[in-house]
Amino acid sequence: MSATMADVAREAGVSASTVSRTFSLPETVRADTRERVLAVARRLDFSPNRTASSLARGRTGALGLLVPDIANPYFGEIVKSVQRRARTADRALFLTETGDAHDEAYGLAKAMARQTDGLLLAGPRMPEDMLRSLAAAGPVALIGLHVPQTDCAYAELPVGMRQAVRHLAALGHRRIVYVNGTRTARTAGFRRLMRAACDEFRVELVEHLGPFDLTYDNGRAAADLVPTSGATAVIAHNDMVAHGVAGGLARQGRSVPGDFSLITVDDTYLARAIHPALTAVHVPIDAMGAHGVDLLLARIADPQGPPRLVALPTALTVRESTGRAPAP
Amino acid sequence: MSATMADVAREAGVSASTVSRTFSLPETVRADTRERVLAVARRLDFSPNRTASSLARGRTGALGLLVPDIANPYFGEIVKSVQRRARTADRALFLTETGDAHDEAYGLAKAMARQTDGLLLAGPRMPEDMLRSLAAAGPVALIGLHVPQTDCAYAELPVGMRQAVRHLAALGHRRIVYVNGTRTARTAGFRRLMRAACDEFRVELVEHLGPFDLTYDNGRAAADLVPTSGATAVIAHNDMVAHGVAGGLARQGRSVPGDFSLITVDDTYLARAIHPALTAVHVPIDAMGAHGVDLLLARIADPQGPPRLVALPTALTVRESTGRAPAP
DNA sequence: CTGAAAGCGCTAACAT
DNA sequence: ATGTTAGCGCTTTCAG
Repeated sequence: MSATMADVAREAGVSASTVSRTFSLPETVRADTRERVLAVARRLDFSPNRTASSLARGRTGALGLLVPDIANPYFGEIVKSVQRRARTADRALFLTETGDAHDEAYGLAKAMARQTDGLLLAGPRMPEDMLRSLAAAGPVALIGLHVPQTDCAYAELPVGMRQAVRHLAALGHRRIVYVNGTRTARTAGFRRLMRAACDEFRVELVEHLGPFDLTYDNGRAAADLVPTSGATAVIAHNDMVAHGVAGGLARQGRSVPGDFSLITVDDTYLARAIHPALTAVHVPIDAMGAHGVDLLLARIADPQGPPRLVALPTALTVRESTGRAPAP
Repeated sequence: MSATMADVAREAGVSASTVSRTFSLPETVRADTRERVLAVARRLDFSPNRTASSLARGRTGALGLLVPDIANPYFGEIVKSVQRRARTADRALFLTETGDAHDEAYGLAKAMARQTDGLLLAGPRMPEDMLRSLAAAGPVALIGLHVPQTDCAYAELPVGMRQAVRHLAALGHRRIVYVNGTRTARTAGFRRLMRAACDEFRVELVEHLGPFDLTYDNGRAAADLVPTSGATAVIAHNDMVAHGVAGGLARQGRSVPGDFSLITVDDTYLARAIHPALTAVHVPIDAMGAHGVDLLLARIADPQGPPRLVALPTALTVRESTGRAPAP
């Protein structure tokens, strides 16, 4: 089929080792022989067989990325940034969608670990012990999730959330609803955080809306509960839900931000792509993906090193969906 | 490190060949020895090394998927369906984002071809001769694009588009705008098609809006040109653009469908996730992805077989964004 | 049904 | 700076 190093070696009058070296350690071969080899390689349309190389080296050069749901814009943007970073590091990327089932996700991760040098888990909906077990078995980095003793790149929400509540308080809102998610590790800390922020700014927090799956439809459903809650502002756990809340309120003939203010968390393109554009707690998804890759590469290079956490800052981005609270 | 077939063979008192067979050709080994081997394998936590297997077999078991833009919901849904189908076929999936540069995309495809058994190109923005050259070099299937003499799974737009125009005509619209895209192979045929449909239903077609890049922002920009066009309805080339058009019209204080009717093409979740929900020419993205994988697998199995086209039907889905034309 | 032997194409000491 | 020599772990004739 395709030419091998042996072919090139013969044609160029050198040994296979030299051919190998001109591709992997170019500096170690004299310039003129290198040129000769490359010329022959070009003529024969040769390029090294990655599989053979992987076998001999004992590593594949590929990374694996697992996400719960590819079509979700949040994960879509993560996949995008991971893919980019992986490429600049000259690593190929395996992608797998895990869905929500823990055991299945675990199995998929295990399987993928066998054909990659390391695993990136984005927002895994998996118990911590499974995550730890995976991390113990091979290089693993987490994206968008904070698990102690594990390499992870995540968004530090407190600052952004506090800004969000302060923003609403400053606009005169005294009672706000938080539409929360379910099954995400973020939820617990996130709720505690919201309480603290609301206490600080003397805002009442209505929290019974949820937990929901983080879907558009659930956001719409949540919107139906908002008017009777006595609240004048809503904070939604992510953009899909916020989108749904906005849609639901619009359907009821409510105006945003006239009747209700709305703040979203994540800030994918969706937050800008609706009318009114959503005020958002911006999560640096891009940076999370890139740092995740870097953490993983570092872990691969040094399996024994201490675990590293990269906490990325969040901040409020004010757009059109927040305004003064309506007069009581 | 991890156990090898030789280890298992020794422990089980058989040869490495037998271990190999119990994993790849289980029927060819007697039930009791198979059980014995599997028991040892389980005990040693052994599973076959994919890389070694790939090298020996001469194929990797992996497929490669190239998309221009992962974060675009259209491609996100394609990635999702391809990934699913690949998994049921027990194939791992490499993912690469190509961006818009032809040459780079070509290079990435070439590189990926070396580490996979075949390539899936989704909506490639690449000249036909490059595509053909890739297809000549190894198994390739196209998704969402019709290129003669090549395996491809694509949506047959005529039926859906004709229904869209007829729908608008029936609602009394006499002049419609088509916001078209650029750099997609779909564009040329699509425009011809629109003309034909409009002629058939005696509707005037205003086509000077574009070509645009298919982004939300360009949709918003396009919306600014709509009111002066004299048209009462808009058909947008994809959901992102339609989304932008809707946002732009809303910002101008125009009502949809009160002042303008709007139809989108593709029908990703975005089409349902805005208010009003968009009437759409539904493109069966899921089926396209699945068929793409099937075509590729067939091609891999039989490199010499005749090229196959899979044309999936489209149809109009009426939602809330279309209504009677306003009185003149 | 099972085993022995010869690779798959490349890499990495070790020698020269 | 280059060549020699063993593999990496699995698959696959070919014998038995």
